[in-house]
Amino acid sequence: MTTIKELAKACGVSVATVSNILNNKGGASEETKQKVLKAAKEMNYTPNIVAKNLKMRNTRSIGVIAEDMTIFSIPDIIDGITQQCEEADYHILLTNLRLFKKHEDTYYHKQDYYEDVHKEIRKLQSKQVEGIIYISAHERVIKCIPEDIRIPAVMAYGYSDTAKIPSIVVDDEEGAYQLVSHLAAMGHKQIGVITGKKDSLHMQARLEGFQRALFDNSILFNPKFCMTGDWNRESGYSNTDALIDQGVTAIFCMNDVMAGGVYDRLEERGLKVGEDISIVGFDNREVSSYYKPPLTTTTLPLHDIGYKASEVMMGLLAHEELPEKEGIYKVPCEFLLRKSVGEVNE
Amino acid sequence: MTTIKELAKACGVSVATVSNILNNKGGASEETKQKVLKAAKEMNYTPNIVAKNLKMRNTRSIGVIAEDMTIFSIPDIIDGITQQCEEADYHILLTNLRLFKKHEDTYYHKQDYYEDVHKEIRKLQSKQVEGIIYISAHERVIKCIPEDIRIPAVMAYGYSDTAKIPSIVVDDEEGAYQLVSHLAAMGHKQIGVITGKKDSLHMQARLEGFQRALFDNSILFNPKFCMTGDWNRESGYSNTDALIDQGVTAIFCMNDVMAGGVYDRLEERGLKVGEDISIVGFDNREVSSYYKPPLTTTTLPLHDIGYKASEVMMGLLAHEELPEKEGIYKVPCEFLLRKSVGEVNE
DNA sequence: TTGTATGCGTTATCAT
DNA sequence: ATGATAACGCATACAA
Repeated sequence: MTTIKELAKACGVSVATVSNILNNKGGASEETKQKVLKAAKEMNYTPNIVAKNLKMRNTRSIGVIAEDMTIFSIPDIIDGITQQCEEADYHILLTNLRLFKKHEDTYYHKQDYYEDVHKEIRKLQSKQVEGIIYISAHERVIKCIPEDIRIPAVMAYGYSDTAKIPSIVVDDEEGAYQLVSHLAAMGHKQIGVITGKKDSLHMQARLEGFQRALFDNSILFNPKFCMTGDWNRESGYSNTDALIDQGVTAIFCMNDVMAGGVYDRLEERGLKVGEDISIVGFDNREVSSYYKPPLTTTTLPLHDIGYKASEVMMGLLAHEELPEKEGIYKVPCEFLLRKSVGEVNE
Repeated sequence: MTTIKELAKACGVSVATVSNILNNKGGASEETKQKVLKAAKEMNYTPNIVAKNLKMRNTRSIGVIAEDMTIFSIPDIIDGITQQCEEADYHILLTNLRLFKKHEDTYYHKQDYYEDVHKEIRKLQSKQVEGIIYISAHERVIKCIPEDIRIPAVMAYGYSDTAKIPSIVVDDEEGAYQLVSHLAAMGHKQIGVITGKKDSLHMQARLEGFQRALFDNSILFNPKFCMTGDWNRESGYSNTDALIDQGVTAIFCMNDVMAGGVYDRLEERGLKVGEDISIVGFDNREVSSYYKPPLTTTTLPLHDIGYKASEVMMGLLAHEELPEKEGIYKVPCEFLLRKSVGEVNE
């Protein structure tokens, strides 16, 4: 590997001059400038960023800790981060905890892995990253980032539970509000809901949005129309009958997957989605556009969450005053009108 | 940030002694050892890996260049890489080219982006990565890695077209062979196929596997049973009639998505999958298990490709003699028996 | 306009 | 068992 010292010797100038020329500091004569630049090209000089980092005491890199790359929410968030980082000329050091592969579907109730996270954060700090973004696979409160961390940290798709570590989350409440408002606008008054798991923050916020939409449309909230699901297709299927038999004309499924289960049961009962019964989902999973008819749903703004997380990180690095005092940034969903909602027949 | 020098001063010893103790070099007395370790803990000492890297002239890091994080094949491959890297104690510097977002679905026919790739490779080399893994989104020949690169490079899910840069690819031929052999074993002799795009290497290898399975089962290859699709659901749908009307009893769809289109058309024609017509797919996309009946298919070994790519990289870094002289590593698919194939009625 | 010298935090050599 | 010192490649204050 060519170094500036070798370049200097080859050109018969000092390292300082080479360094100045390479960094466009000016002060060098056009003649030596050309000579050095030419030699740099010929000798295929590549700057050693590691040495530069040591000298400059910064790395322009941030550590990204992902709970599990293979969970569908993560890649889009990373994509958003990388886009913003490219714009800001920052690089990413990726840590994939592989939590799902290691602990199955149960890790997020426990805290066994907090110790692992601390270890990874220490490693990243050793590598002199300037900040850390933690990407959760399922939105929830996560306190795996030590409060006394000496560099900025941001929680993407989860709640840090402290304003010192900003949290970037989905605006589930507003997303649900839009979906259910649409049902109301189409004349539905008997609206059932199949929720996600009770302990989920997504579920709680979506339920609040559901209730606010009912209230704003002067529709009574009937607890009997509120079935508890578990996010899986089967729980959509198994909760359909109770709702239909109570006479609902529309069902708000808190995710697209459960909506698939509802479609299945409705088909068995000879009921047509979008005509006899209206359905809306949540998440805009790829499959939902293949449902027959395609499902009206709302996008999870995963990319935007990543982008925002990175933006907030850049603000932290610049010691900017952040706009959200509470440290919670809600990123809006995008409503997707498709074919699964019909006008209600009076 | 605490440094070795500060530790040394606090303990009244030299930096050399501190360094030796911190790295378990031995030679220090138990007394000073304890003193230093205690101080390190108290002062929250974190080693500066950047300085260490500069001194040691290595970084134990590799650069990973992904064509686009949001394409389904990429995250699993990265997952495999991170798993192997964790075992080998290497870290990952991630570069997301975002090719799909930037150029839509056409980039892989052009070479416009080769210049970008070269730039990213230079950046990564500046950061002193010890090797580079390039992850393609669709298997094809890609010559975006300069041949004169000074560090090891590996092509994951694509062909580098040179033995110097090992290529890790899916064993499409064998995967297709197993699928079609299964159809033959169930008594099918009139087997149609809906291919992917003609210029795709996946398509060509799968076709070879298809033909070998026919040959081994003494079934004539009828070119009229070979319909050209384009990987999209619609092309499965639109090619179904021609096949059915010619009397095939089974269809090999070269991906699960097109198989979905075949299901659609079959349902319209009142034909039952797994009874009237047997279908097999390819890729094991998540949706395929929700098809009714669930689709018999084969997994794309994406995770294994990443893992293998990283393993090969470690071999390169250790200057090992690699097993595959041609530099092409074929990773096996895993056959998935579900419900879409029935025995043929004579 | 150019060169000298110093230091970033670490490891390693060679004394003591 | 411990310490003084050089070196890794670079940027920079200051001198020339």
